[in-house]
Amino acid sequence: MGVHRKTRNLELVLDAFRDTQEALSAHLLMDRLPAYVNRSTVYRLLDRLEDDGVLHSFLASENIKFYALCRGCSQSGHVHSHAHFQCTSCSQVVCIEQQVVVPTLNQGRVDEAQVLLKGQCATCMQ
Amino acid sequence: MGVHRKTRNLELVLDAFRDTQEALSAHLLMDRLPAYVNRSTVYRLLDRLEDDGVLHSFLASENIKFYALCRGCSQSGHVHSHAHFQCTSCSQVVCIEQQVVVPTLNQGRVDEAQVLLKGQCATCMQ
DNA sequence: TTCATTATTGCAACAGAGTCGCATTAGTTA
DNA sequence: TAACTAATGCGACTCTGTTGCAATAATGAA
Repeated sequence: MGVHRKTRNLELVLDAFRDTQEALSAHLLMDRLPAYVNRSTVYRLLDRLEDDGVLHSFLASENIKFYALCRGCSQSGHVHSHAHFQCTSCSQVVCIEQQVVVPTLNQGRVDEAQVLLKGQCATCMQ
Repeated sequence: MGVHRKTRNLELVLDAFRDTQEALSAHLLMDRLPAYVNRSTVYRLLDRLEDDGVLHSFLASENIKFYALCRGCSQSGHVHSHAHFQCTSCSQVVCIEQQVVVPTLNQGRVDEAQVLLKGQCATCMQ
């Protein structure tokens, strides 16, 4: 997983992801980190953790990039065709374990499918 | 479709979409419009045309919002669970007519599925 | 433990997408 | 033709994310 010094910021970021089932944007993540953690550092850590296969990313509403821990992905064979669900009421984003059937095309080659389901989560439906 | 005065800018935007099979971002659209069309105006027209059900939008790579003409959508019953394909080489985005099977969840309600397929288009594969 | 190496960080400035308030312009209807 | 007001242009702004550079600190070797 590349060169990684065990820094306090790295631990804080990893802990934040381990502490939740949610996917987090850089902004949401920073809300959960101490204020002294620099914005650039957060973005750099997210980038690096994604490169290293620790996190995966995807786009949700409002053009915001979300990150979540990779669970059940090896570094060589990522399984990222799983869907993500975003609640249109509370904006919370979660990973859906269920795999998505990637459509094939007549032309071209499909390498990856990003599926974002939008609707209302159980909590907001009450 | 709301109040729409038939302005030159509106016609230019609609023509740009009619002239292509591609989906266009605001930026790509502006490249195809005369330079005198204001950036704010483009964004406002895209918003309005989406509200009116003339265009639909979705997110592609790099957090960029793309727009395409709605084909076969009524204003009341949009069918926007179709997929979009983006070529990772040339970045071109096209709509895939084929419908996507929207997964159901154990909890919550799914209203919409945004599916972005990424890979290489036929042209770039050669 | 100390030192040298260099990955990591903080800062500040920047870039790009998109929004907004407001005064001006120009379709539309009477 | 005139009045109404939607649409526009402008500029300033917000927000997400990036980058260059100097300072800091984790790590491995001595």
